[in-house]
Amino acid sequence: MQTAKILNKGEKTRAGIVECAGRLFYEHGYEGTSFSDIVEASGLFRGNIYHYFKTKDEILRAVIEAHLEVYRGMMAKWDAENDDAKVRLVAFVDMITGRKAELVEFGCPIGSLNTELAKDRRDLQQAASALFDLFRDWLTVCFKQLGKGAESESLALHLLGRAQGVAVISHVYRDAKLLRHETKTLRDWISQL
Amino acid sequence: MQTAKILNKGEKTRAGIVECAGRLFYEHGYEGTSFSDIVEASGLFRGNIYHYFKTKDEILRAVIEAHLEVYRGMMAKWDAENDDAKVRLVAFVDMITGRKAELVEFGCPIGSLNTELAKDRRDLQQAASALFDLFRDWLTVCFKQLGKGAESESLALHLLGRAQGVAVISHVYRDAKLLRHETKTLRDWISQL
DNA sequence: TACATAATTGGACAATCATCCTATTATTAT
DNA sequence: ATAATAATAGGATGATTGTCCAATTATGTA
Repeated sequence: MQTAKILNKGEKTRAGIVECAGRLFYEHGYEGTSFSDIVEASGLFRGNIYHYFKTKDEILRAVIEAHLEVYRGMMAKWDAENDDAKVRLVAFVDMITGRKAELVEFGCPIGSLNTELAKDRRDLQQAASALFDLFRDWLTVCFKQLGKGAESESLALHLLGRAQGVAVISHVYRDAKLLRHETKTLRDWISQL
Repeated sequence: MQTAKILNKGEKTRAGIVECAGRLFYEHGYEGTSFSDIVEASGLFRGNIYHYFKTKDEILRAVIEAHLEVYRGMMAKWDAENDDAKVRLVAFVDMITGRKAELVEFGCPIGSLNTELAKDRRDLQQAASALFDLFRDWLTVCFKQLGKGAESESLALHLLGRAQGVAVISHVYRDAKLLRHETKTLRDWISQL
């Protein structure tokens, strides 16, 4: 339940920058987004943005933080709505299906970001990998509840990998049908655990 | 069997540029590699490189062509060495295990390239997706020989996706053990087809 | 050997990049 | 209302980007 925080002017501007930059980073990549792109898209002035963030890197870190917050909210919701771990795992897969259109067009926001940063910006990738950690840990808890014990983390990483594979292939071929078919395979795998 | 082509001076220089750029593109990404980087690494002069390639994009296209040639050679070898389609599928997985070190450090050369280009350079990504096509078609033939009929292409894309997932996760966590474990899962999946 | 073409040299180019700077204007707390 | 601080405005800066070009040297063929 998103508690609508009261933001003063500055906080609103800051949040606007993060949202705007987040969308650009997702759609064009981090290096593919110039500072001028953020200036244009936000409708603000360069100096104003630099008042909130010392560097472009710092904007990305804020974007990652914001994403973490969003996903934490989703997991809390899934946990609150379902006791059964299998149903929760399916909720995870349903998230993929639910965001099918953007996944096909822009790829997985977590995977593509990490893949880009891993090449040349390992410092930033370390921050971005926290997004993977979040899902890995949550999935691990699910598998633990299914009695998978010591191999729970392995299974979590397996499922995470499968999801990444689905995203990469569907994105490369820009094929929503492929994504739907592969997520069905994933649901079958969960049901027969 | 690599027929050692006789190359004149110019052809050697050209091949050197392609090899050099290919390594840089793989290790640092396409946009992450500047023209000056290629100049430095190749030991040539800017103008000399531009004598062989009109643009940096053209270098990438040549790199993709070279990779296609390498993979075509691998597949021909696999086909020549094994009649059994299952064994050939395992050979595909063994390639992943065999290149484990670089996959963990730099990711999948095909997947990471496509993922990067898909963001902002769709024209180049179209060329790069030919690398995926090559594997998809070869895998499809394998599944056909296993009697999978109409779902052969689906299975090929499934295996390709699984491989991509393994590569992404192992790369993000820079974990060779993870890659080994996941490729074992893949081999199990093949054996019970 | 002579000539045409290929290869190499090395600098110049405008455009774009992230970042920084000093003013000016709003907001907020006293 | 006033002083202190936050937010906004908008240009300047130096470094790096991909590309281009004219001059020079090497190569291969007739």
